[in-house]
Amino acid sequence: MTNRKFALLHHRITQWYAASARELPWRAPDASPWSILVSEFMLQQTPVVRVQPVWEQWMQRWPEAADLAAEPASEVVRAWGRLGYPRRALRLHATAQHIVELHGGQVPRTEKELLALPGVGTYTAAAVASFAFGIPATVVDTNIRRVHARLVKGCALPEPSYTAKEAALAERLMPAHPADPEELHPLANAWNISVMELGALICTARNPRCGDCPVQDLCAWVAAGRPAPHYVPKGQAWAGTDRQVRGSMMAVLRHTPGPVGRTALVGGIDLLRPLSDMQLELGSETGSEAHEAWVVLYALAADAEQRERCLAGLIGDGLARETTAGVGLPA
DNA sequence: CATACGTGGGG
DNA sequence: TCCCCAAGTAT
Repeated sequence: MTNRKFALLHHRITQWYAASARELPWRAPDASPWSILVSEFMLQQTPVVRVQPVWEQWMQRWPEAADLAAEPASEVVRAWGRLGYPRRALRLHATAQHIVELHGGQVPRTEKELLALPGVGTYTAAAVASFAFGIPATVVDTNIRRVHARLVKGCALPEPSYTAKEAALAERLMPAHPADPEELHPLANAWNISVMELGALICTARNPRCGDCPVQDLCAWVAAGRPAPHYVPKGQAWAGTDRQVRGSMMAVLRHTPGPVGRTALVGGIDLLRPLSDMQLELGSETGSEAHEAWVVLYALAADAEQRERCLAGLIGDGLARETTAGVGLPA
């Protein structure tokens, strides 16, 4: 690709963003670096529509890193609710404490410092440097990888795993870097967020809206007749997996004020006992989230060994702890 | 490098 | 209904 074409891509896609981007609270001009970091944690593998309401409540309750750092982990896990991957809540909590202890409560600016935070990987470090501080880091997420694969390579999907070649391409596509990496570079930032948004709204994994794409005429994939993927993405198993069991256990713990009897959690309660008795004992109303959590857990009770393993895993991950009174959320 | 790790809306 | 998969990270 020529420099001229690069410039055209930069212009078209950032212009499209200016006209078509979603208005999201963490994109507001006055959004704090901390609030942006929180949004990035929540958005790791969780869709925007589910993150937004939780983020709103979260930022109202804990506006600064120090506010979250002072909170017990149990409260953080409860507030995380059903965003999924609750270990992220623990990592965000740990990151808040790290920021308070090592950075005086302020989110660090450099990718290196950001990378040292628990739960911050290459994507999040670059995203925060770029979106929160205007530093021209090269941001690469799943949306950006897909746009690059189609626009430049002419493939329906990026490689199954992130390759060095993709990283090199992402670097090459960035608007020219200034000599000083600390120097702000508005076009580089705009490029990062614009390509990401294009992938989220137009160049989607399924049913891409090429008719609305600002660079359809420059797209290698479209030029090639939109060929099918050259591999089949492996699906994510769910029914009967440890993840499902862990998820249902966490749901029970989140909706229980105090510790839960270990025997009940792992499957000691007689499965044949009528559900109504169980409700009485657990004090949960039919239709409540707590009730639903138990019902799901009981539906999975056939394999007590698996549940034992999952509980051990949750404890090992710090998501649960066992006391003499039973199993509960971390202190 | 492949795998484990939650959850629920949309096609 | 069933299956796909979404702003990834850690091991």
